[in-house]
Amino acid sequence: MRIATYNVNGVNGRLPVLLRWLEETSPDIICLQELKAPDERFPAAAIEAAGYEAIWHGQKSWNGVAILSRVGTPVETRRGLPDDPDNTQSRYIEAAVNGVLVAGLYLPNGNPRPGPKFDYKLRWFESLVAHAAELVATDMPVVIAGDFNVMPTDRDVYRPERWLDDALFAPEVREAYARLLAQGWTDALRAMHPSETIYTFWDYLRNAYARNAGLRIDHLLLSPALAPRLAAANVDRDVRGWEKSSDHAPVWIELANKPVRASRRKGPKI
DNA sequence: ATGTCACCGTACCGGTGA
Repeated sequence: MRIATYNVNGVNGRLPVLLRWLEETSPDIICLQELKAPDERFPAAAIEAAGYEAIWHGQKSWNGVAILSRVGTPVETRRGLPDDPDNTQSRYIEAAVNGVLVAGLYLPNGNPRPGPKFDYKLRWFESLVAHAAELVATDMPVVIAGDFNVMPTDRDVYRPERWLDDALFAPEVREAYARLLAQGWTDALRAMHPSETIYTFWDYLRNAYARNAGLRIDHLLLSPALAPRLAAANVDRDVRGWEKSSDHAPVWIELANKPVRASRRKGPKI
């Protein structure tokens, strides 16, 4: 089973690209972020015609998250985090799909730092850490997927020294991500490619994609019950080069039906 | 600051967020 995450940067403006990618790669479950559309403008008919059932949590202009599935109806378990610091921003949706609990999120960007947006990012992250602790305690197979707006380590940034003061790479934010992983989550991309340079985002500015001036900010985290089934993980990098592309590329994991990997040892691996 | 892109309002561009 293939589970993907894709920050589409506008689900209606991106619809041709999204449908082409679905057609070419047929992921089973997809978490979408940055719909930038209210609920009534989610392109449900086109997505259904592509073979997917969907649930979505939209918002006018900004944010917005969705879960798509072609392997059974997503049964929604929650929208918004418990203790969400601002429930007008649509950033979290969660559903049981085909035996896996799937959480899709769009973590606040947080720039400029310092400032109220950065404070909101840290508060939102703490709500996520608290909820993730409850999820991991259930021993369920869980994947938390989405745009975390965090580069976890130096290896995940093309020029780390230039990003130290940015809200996507600030020490407090990386520390929150590390605390999340320390609960027992596996960063699937990094687990499958321990020392590779992997990016999931390239800015529209300054020819970033052609220069491979990228960031790894889209992540799929696997609960201990799910991590042994991780068989493959990668980025559909070429999609970023398509006409009218998002500034993010889709990221995906492949889960086997039975364990294929040793269980993860104690301690964060990022 | 630069640069690019998508959204909205009331709109044929400027403001905002990323």
